[in-house]
Amino acid sequence: MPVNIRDLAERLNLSITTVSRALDGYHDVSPETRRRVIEAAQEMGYSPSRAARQLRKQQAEAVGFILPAPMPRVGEPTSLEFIAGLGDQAAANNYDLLLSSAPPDSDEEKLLYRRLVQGRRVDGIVLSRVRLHDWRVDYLLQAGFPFVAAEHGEPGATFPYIEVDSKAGMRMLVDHLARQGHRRIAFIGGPAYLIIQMDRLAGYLDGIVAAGAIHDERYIVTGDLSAAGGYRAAQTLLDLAVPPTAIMAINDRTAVGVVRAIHDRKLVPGKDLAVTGFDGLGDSDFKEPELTTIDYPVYQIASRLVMMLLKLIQHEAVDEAQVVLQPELLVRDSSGVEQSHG
Amino acid sequence: MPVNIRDLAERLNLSITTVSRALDGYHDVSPETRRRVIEAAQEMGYSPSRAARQLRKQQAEAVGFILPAPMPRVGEPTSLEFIAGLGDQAAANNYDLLLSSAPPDSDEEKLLYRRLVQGRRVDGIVLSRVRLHDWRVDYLLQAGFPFVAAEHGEPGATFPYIEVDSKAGMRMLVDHLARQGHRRIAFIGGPAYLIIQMDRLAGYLDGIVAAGAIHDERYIVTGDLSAAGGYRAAQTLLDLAVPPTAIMAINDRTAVGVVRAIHDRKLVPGKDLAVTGFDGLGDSDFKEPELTTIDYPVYQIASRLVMMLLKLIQHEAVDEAQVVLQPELLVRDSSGVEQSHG
DNA sequence: TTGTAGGCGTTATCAA
DNA sequence: TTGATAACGCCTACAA
Repeated sequence: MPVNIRDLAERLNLSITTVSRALDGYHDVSPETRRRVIEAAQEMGYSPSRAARQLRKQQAEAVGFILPAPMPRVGEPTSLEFIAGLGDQAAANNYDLLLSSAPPDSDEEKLLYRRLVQGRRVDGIVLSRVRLHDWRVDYLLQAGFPFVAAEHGEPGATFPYIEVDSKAGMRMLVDHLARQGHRRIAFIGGPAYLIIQMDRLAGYLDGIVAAGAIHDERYIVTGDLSAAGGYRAAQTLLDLAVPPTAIMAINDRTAVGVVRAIHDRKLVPGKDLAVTGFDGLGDSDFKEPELTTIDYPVYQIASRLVMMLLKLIQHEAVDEAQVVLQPELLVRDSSGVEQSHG
Repeated sequence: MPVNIRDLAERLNLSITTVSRALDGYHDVSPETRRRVIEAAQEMGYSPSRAARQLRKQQAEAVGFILPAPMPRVGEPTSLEFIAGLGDQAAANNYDLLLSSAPPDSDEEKLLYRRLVQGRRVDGIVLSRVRLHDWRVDYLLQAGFPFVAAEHGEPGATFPYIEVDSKAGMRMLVDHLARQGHRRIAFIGGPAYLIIQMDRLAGYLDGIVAAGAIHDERYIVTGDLSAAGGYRAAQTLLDLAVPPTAIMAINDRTAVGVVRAIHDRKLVPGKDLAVTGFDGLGDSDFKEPELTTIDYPVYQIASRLVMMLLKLIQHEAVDEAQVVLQPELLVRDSSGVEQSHG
């Protein structure tokens, strides 16, 4: 039913070949012909069939991203900004973005990745929430399939990525809290299998040592990157015989839960207890109180990741394949420093 | 490079036809042959080429969704839950989800939709944030292209959708506030071109009249569905000579901004001033204080929308094409009613 | 129950 | 500068 290249060619009394080349901007077609072709294409609403083009070119002209979503309705730890960044950059290059979601390490996840790769539905994949012993990394590397990630992998696994230095960021936050006089600083992390957990915990520990603050295993608890997880973890900390005076969360979502828990105890976050976040791929929005955190340019990173991926796909040289951005500390109300609002 | 159906057929000493039918579950193939084929397919990691299949079947086996994102980094008013719902349901049916983002009514948006439709990249489209005089609706209807929406259209435009009754929801909220003794109840809406703005404003006005509360044009202001917009709009309201005692927001994000504004005036939301939200396609997460709002089963709606769309695509009968869910009121701290936290 | 053959709409090679 | 032709990988009517 939709108009195809033959309809167009017949109407113009030209060969299919010529029409195809005129539209793809080849040089060996007369300006006049090109003009006519383009005009007619517009008029008839012609747009090449994706499938036919893909089949012929052996290229999907699409990239894939699978949301690592622990549960359908539970805090997916990826932000819309990230997705928008991927989508926009893909679209800008006339690529599609294919999206699914699956719980980390589930059979479903394996199925989805295999479908993308083996069905050649996409030419490349974007990974986020990289894990220790990440089967996705192994699989893609072994298959020689192009991919980029939002974090580095475990030592040994080398692949292209763009990230903000988690370890350094955490150290900056600890340092900031220590300067406020805090010595009992707790950390609420995420699942142990996450690279960001490894890094941020390491940064926390480094910071504690450097600041000469108290190192106590009881001050290190586990959440799940969600606000609900942060809420529960904060309860545990507040129930300690000697509770911390500052709570650092692995990400902003967790911190939101912490703030809630503090409120529920009739305490004031930022006054009775300092709270910090870390704005990984979680969303950044108005928080109450405003959260002291590390800035994370999610949209830009997503956008750059796609650019990188496209270069990889097109076998162009990628000048910088491992990008580590320096963290930027955002000091706000939640760490007890008075701020004025704009 | 990837294994195709011919490789598989050769290895098995079977014809391509037989292999194809064995995998597609046709009945006219012997159980033994089927077993061998499936086994070999698994072993060789065969998965049919998407493009070839699409071309042959004249079906993209994909659905599209374009995020209506006012700005890259500014409060995209659609939640991940919605996207996850679309993606999961699509994947469950072996369909892909194609995703992009574009500002409402922009040239970019037009380009993206046209690409999807004319390039036959998808078989159907999911619309959200339906607008008055929505060119997308006109375009898709006129093109006879299958689509479903997350809200009804303007009177006259009939197409399949699933929504929570906005008008009724707002009336419930107003009623709730009136019962708390509020008479000066304000409303912060969104862009006038949105159907949800029309509906929720109408529900607000109905509720005000029904409750005999004060109807004052100054109590009706405009935001942009984002927390930042809510913050600004709330400032305007709080600056009034006679400010309202309750502020209703068109969505939860806006309400978050309102809460912040109230805090910044050293007032306590839920005590000095009641606040309500409305959880449309915005995200639901821990808010502080917990927001009195209308529940919106975003994930389920997204999921059902895809099911509906697939039926449409496959020309199956859709039993209910216009689904209006009854709103559920969630009363929490922000409207001044004491709650106990679990 | 299995195989042969044609064609989906492009792009690319080669010849005119 | 333009045109005829083949091929991408799959599905399916039809034949065996």
